[in-house]
Amino acid sequence: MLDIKYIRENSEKIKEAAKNKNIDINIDELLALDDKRRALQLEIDELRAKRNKLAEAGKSGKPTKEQIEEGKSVKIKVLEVEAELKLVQEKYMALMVRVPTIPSPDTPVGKSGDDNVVAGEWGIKPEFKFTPKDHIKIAEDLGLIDFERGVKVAGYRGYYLRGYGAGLVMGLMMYALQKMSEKKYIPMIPPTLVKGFALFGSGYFKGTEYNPEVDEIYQIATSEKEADGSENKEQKFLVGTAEPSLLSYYSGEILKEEDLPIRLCGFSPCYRSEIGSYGKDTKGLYRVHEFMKVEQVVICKADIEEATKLQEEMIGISKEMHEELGFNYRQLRICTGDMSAGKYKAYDLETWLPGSQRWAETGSASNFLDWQARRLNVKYIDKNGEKKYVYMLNNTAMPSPRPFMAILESFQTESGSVKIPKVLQKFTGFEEIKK
RNA sequence: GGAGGCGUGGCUGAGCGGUCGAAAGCAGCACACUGCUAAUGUGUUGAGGGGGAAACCCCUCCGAAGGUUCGAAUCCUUCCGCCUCCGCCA
Repeated sequence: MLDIKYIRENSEKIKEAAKNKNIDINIDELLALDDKRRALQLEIDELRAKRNKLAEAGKSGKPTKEQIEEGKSVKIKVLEVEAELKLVQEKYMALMVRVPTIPSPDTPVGKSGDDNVVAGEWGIKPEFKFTPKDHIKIAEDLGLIDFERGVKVAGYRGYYLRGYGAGLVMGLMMYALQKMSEKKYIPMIPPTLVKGFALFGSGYFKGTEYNPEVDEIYQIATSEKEADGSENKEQKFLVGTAEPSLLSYYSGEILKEEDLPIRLCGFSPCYRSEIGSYGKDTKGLYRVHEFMKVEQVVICKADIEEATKLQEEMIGISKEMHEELGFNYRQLRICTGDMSAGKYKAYDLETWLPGSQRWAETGSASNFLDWQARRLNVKYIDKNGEKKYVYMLNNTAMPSPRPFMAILESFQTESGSVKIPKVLQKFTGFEEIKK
């Protein structure tokens, strides 16, 4: 969410940003609703002032009959205008939450993921004297994943990791956590079953409320419906990444500038309904409903230069891990059309899967400026005693499935075994996966 | 799961339906004073929004959302959280 004053003053730039981000939003309508909203609010304030004046009459003895009558009529008028404001407010908010952050000047303009710009390729291109197998075949041959029984028990996209497969995934997680600690990111195991505000605040609801048709989030029902059909209990949701839990950690709080930047990382299971991805990547481990991930998050002061540096720091750590794992990977500059509304600047890392013959997204570093902080209400007091919204950034440190796939496909041998990257061996406890 | 209690400003903690944005204490800040690292005195100190060039004015907020009332921190309902006891499980 952006500051309405900022939107008023920069409406043309925001219109352009919305166009470039493929967001269909009528900014003029928003501004008109804003005018309406403020006018109604002013009217209510004046009526309330009148009501308060009348109520004060009661302080010195009983109010007169006339005063009570006038109070009643003011009350009715207030209710009317409040009802009108509520309607305007709802329309206003529905638009407000969709107003995009203006992308950084160096973000490539493009329509879709196809227009992302490759910003470099690194690592070792795997070469084989045999035809490399894809991860599904390797996992099957070595007994690392059981998809059939996964589907039997968990349904579509279900899977079991077994034996070395389980060990390798946990090794990846431990490796990433230790790397994060070394880089001074505080490791956390955050809640994954959270209240709606955490997901709304970090931008995982596309509107003002959860919508199962478009939001890739699982909702958990915590109560039965009441006899009258009402639903009082708070609904909870399963997070798709530790990011919302980590960012919400400080929600509603005012931090001190000297404590910033705050570097956090979280290990968590991740749940994704993959609404809208039907029929996409249906085979294998590429797109699944649940996996594990280590995610990193930075909360810093409202300074674009510093935030940019921190984003580079985070993507740098990811690249370091890709190097250490021996992956052939590349970095993408995400274009406007492939960026969600709140993002200012984003990079992806993609790792080459030689068996599947495709690039797999194995990392994504995003800078949201204060777009999430406004929704989550996280501020700080700067050196002049002024309160400002913090900037928030996040980056994938290590997801479980895709690097796992990359290891199987990149380090397979002719005999059918898989060599474990050196840096992982102390976490897995084994150096090679053999039959 | 059952019974009861509680939720007030940075913290502790009063609060009778109107004199309560809220006593008092602590902490913080400012000034004054004192030769001893602090005491004392006085004043001051919450958040969000709107209007105004400004001085300043107005509105909202006492866990959250509704309701009753001319008027709610105070009464009612629901929810959330914390505490105590019983039960259940480990």
